[in-house]
Order: sequence, then C-alpha cells, then structure tokens
Amino acid sequence: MDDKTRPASISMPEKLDGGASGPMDVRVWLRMLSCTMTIEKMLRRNFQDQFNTTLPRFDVMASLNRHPDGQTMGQLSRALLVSNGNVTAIVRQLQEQGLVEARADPEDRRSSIVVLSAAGKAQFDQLAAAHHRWIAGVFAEVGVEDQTQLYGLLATLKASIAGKGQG
Amino acid sequence: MDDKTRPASISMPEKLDGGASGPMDVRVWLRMLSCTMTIEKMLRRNFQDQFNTTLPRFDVMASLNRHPDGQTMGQLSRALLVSNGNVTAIVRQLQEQGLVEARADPEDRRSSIVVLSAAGKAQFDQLAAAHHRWIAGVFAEVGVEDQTQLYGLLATLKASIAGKGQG
DNA sequence: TCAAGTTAGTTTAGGCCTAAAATAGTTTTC
DNA sequence: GAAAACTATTTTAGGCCTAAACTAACTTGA
Repeated sequence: MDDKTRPASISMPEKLDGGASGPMDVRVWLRMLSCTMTIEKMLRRNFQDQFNTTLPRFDVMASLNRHPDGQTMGQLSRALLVSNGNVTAIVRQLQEQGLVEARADPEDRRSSIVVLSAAGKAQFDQLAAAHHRWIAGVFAEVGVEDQTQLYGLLATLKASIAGKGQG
Repeated sequence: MDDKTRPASISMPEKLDGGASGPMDVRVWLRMLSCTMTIEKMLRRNFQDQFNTTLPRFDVMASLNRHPDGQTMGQLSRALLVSNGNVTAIVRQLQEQGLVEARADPEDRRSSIVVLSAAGKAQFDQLAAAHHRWIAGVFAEVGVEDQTQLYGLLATLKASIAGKGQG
C-alpha cells in the first residue's frame, strides 16, 4: 500500500500547533486540539487493529455499561452528545453483532430500551481495560501533579465555555 | 424540525466527562476530549451558519495562507494530518469556489501546487478574524496566567505522547 | 372526543475521514 | 536503457456525523 496515505500514527500536526505566534488563546486551543486529535486517532486505530471495533461503538457500550437498566436512543444521544440518527446506526451495528439488545419500553411504545448483552458486557470489560492501558501510556510521562493541575485548568475552561454563547 | 436531533449547542457531555470516578489519567482525557469536542462543534456550527464553509476548508486555507508559494497535496496532507484522499476532496471544493488555484509543479509532473487565490486570501482574512473572536469568547473566563499554565502542561502531554508507541 | 401540538425514533442527503487499490510519473539499479 | 522500486495523487468502499424531513405514538385542551 501507499504508506503516505496514512499520516504518521503518533506524531503531532506541526503546522496546526504553530510555534509561538499568534494570540495565547488561539495557541492554547491549537495545541489542545492537536493533542486531542492525536490521542483520538491512536485510540481509533488501536480499537480497529486490536478489536475490530470503533471508538463510537465503545462509547455507546461504555454508556450502557454505566446504565445496567438500559437507555433509550434519546438518552444515549444526549449522553454521548451525538445526533439521534447517528445513535440509530451505531446501535444497529452493535445489535447485528449481538453486543446489545433492545427491548420494548412498557411505558412508551415509541421507545425501545437498549441494554448490553452478556457478550457485550464481556467484550466491554476487555475494551475498557485496553482503553485504560492506552490512555495510561499516553500520560505516562505526565506526573500525577501535572495531571491534577491539568484537570483543574480544564474545569476552568469548561466553565468558561458554558458561560459563552455562539459569538 | 425535530429539535432533539441537534444536541444542545454549547453544553458538555455529562456522561463523558464522568464525575470523579476512575483513574486520574482517564478523567483528564475525558475532560479534555469533552472540552475539545464542544469547542470544535461550536466552530463548525459558526463556520457553517455565518460563512457557509467548514472547519476543514478553513484549515486548508490557513495552511496555504502560511505558505504563499503554495503547497502540494502531500504537503497539505502532512501539515494537516489528514489523509491524502481527504485533501483531494477538500481542495476540489475550494477550487470550485475559486478560493484556491492549482498550478503545475515544474519539477514533478505528478504534483500540482495549490495556492490561495486573491478571493481566497480575502475570504481567509475574514474567517481568521471570526475564528479568533470565537476562540477568545471561549477562553474569556480563563485568565492569561491559567492559559499560560495550560499551554505548558499541554506541552508536557505532547512530549509524553511523542514518547509513546501504540500500547 | 378529537384535533393540535409534542416527542421518540428513523431515514435521507451530504460532508468528513480513513485504508486500500489503482494510476501515473520518477528514481534506482543493474 | 529497461525493469524494479518508489512516490504523488486519485478513486473507492465504508464508517462517522449532522440537519432536515418523515413516521409513529403520546399528550393536551377545548
């Protein structure tokens, strides 16, 4: 295959995380975007290569794992912040693989309640362990103090975002 | 339209940024992911609503703006960390709108060199100004000290990522 | 009651993205 | 100089994602 098709799997987008030019807020944003995209890309690739699954499917399974009684499509959509139609497609795939099951909602015939199957739960445990290993690898050289500080600063950013409209 | 289709435009994915459970590194990752996705979503929506364009197209234009002599498809692909085929499609769209031009590479007939057109440059200036306003809005309540600290911590993370393989 | 409005979910059209295969041009090596 | 290897790019198949249109079912209120 043409190996140039695939960007280096664990390198930073140099041009995106521009050196030291421009206003500080934009520089922070570009660096955060660059880190996030790089990690996300690594996760996607690892999920694909090692488990033949995808990050969005993992996200759905993780959400269902936190809700043993199941969730409706709408609850999944809101929890994961993806569109309703998108959830439809992802859940359908998980259903085809027997990883989740849908049962009728006794209180609302429009809804069905999606739950992790036994097979899904078993697979999720493996996925979650691997996911944690991968994240730990990425943060290996960030001390726990720095992690805590980062966590706090991101809370500040999160609050700032919440306070802002569209611009 | 069904307004539930569209997730709240500027809220956080509660379930993703889980409360205070799990290992610190995963918590940091989920919070960073959540902030990044929220900001990215806001940018996409604003680009769409206010300029009828998209973030990837802006990224290509930004890269070309930094390279007045133009870039080949491969250079764009590497700079933006997206696949070659993807660059092909985005550049084609920009070409159709007259925002970029492609000229033959005199030294390699396989390549063409893409440059921002005059119209493209003019539009980019507007887009960049708006982009900066939006980012400034998001970081409005994050003090410059905090921004600097965040920038440094992300550098640490970036170095940690670079030091790690696939897991 | 029953029409109007609301809500849950699916479908559709279209953009983004990747990996892999295919095409075309360039370089290397014998 | 020609075959082999390599490189730049495009094409294709398929997953992710959204907004908007649509269907079906529930709720409300006169």
